[in-house]
Amino acid sequence: MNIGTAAEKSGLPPKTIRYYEDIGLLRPDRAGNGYRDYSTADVHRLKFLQRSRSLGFSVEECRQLLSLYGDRERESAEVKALAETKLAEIDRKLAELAELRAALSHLVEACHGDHRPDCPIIDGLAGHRH
Amino acid sequence: MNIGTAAEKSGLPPKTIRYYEDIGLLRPDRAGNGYRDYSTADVHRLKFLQRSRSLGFSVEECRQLLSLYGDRERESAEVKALAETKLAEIDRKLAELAELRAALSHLVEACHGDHRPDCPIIDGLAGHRH
DNA sequence: CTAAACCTTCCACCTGCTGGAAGCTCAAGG
DNA sequence: CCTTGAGCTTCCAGCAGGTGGAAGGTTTAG
Repeated sequence: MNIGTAAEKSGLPPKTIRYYEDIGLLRPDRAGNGYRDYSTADVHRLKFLQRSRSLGFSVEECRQLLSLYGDRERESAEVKALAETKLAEIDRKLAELAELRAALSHLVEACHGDHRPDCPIIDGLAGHRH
Repeated sequence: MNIGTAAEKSGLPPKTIRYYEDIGLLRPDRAGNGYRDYSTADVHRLKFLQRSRSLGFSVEECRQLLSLYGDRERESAEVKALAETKLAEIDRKLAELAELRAALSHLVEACHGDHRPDCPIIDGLAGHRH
């Protein structure tokens, strides 16, 4: 499929997809006319990249995560250790996101109407326990 | 307090803190000697920035989120709508992060040992329902 | 056959930091 | 009091991760 279709399916703009190819995150085929030709596996990689980037993982971290699949040569233990490290990071992010949500939700409930006095809910956003 | 202390407490490097000041995200006092002087409220803002940036919110989004507090002039309804929009984004991120976690966890459990054949677990990472 | 909508490469620009130089300030030890 | 080192200041350059636009080839629909 062409880059436009891959963009739609992955949620990434074509520009970004070409950029990811430049920095070696994927290597789509080329059609006879010179157009890039994306497989469904390519689209999976792209969609994965879209998600993990939007969740705050760096490109290098994404490269590592992708390598969990592509690289058959790697030691299994090494792969597993990497995956577990990333799992811990994900758990930390989940907890932080949940706190952020709670604080914001509290704001929505408590600070309705016109009375928004000095209630320093920013403390909550900054991650304090109440 | 000085920038170094604020850096420790917020988890952001001094460089980044100065940068955030440059782009108008905070406005710490200055001590007599010209040093920046951070209040605990400043540190809360910084810590909030650290968290929300690391979770994939853009600087402009963070600016909006911070404005939920600082701007007393704003219409309460507008504030609430903004907060609710951000809540929905957070919920989406939470769901995506949970899926990412499940997929990676599955990888750790299932693809141990030496047999990592063509199992396209990448489908899971790419966000497919199983 | 022409126009719109694709695609290609290349280059410049933007965001969000980050490192380093040059210089001032402050706290501790001799 | 003086030095020494850590910490602060500003400024400027560079890197990461895209993003916009020009110039031109291709494909599809009328």
